[in-house]
Amino acid sequence: MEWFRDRCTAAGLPCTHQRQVLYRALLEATDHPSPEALYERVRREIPSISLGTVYRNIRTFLDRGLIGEVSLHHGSLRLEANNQPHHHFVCTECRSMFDLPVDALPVDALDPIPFRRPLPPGFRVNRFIVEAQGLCPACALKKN
Amino acid sequence: MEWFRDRCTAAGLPCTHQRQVLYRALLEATDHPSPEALYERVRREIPSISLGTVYRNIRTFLDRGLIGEVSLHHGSLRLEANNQPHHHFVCTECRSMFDLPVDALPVDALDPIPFRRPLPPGFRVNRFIVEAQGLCPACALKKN
DNA sequence: CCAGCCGATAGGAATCATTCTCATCTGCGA
DNA sequence: TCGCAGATGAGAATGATTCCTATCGGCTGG
Repeated sequence: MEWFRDRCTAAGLPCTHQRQVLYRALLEATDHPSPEALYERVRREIPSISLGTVYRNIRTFLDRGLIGEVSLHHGSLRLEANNQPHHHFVCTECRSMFDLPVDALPVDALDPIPFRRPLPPGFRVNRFIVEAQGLCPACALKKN
Repeated sequence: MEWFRDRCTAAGLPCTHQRQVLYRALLEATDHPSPEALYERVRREIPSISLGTVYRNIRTFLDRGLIGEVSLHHGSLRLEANNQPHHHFVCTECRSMFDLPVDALPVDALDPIPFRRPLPPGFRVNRFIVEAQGLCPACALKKN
């Protein structure tokens, strides 16, 4: 947590009480919480905190790389009619998606990747998703 | 498309004009459109179609497996402070997420999977995401 | 240690995505 | 062709997220 204070000053960010509590809550969470869930937890410590502050700081933390976003495509449903097994390339900048030919990667989405160590009991795995993340040609150009 | 008419009757679904145009638009799309984007395209053919109908039928198609949803976690941002490389298990039922130990799979998120055939030029790949999808213990129990 | 500035906060309004409601209409089996 | 179950269109309602603004509070200079 001292490290957090340092990261804030290094980034020129005031290290407010709200930010400290929010970051600590994220460190302690193991369940990949949503902003709303985080808000509920932080409220136990700072009852007057506003949901807007939670969202604002989540964005700040994400922008500085202090925390990570688990999925790139929340925000809007994305669809496809292609039900052949294949993989996807996702642009982290503009969030556009492209199909990868099924044999581009040495991993078959339908032939499960063998686990090197067993999962905890009770889990049932149906399939594996492999996603290449990076920049699409248009966004790669913009960033030189 | 005849096949679509058959799938509808087989499923006891009236094969309406709206459904046919919507499904054709999805077949022709290569960019994983959002419902809104689909609405814009279908409107060129049926100007009076309502956005509600687009959403309603997307859900119907998804439920019958006629089309696929590209990501499981749209709808709400999900966060984590853990910036060590690791993989995720996602429950397709309740959408809860669990970390997989980094060495559970024989794929390293930071050591890119080698491509078996080159990507089209211009793409820049930064990392690979591997996600195991299935049922968490609680949901597996509910389904016997 | 204190004052003042600039960015942060609380609260609520606004926006965007999605679902719901309901009155009307239509595909399709009898 | 008739009739009904289910679909549609229009718009209200809900949920997630962002924006706005007046006030507040870290932090640097004195």
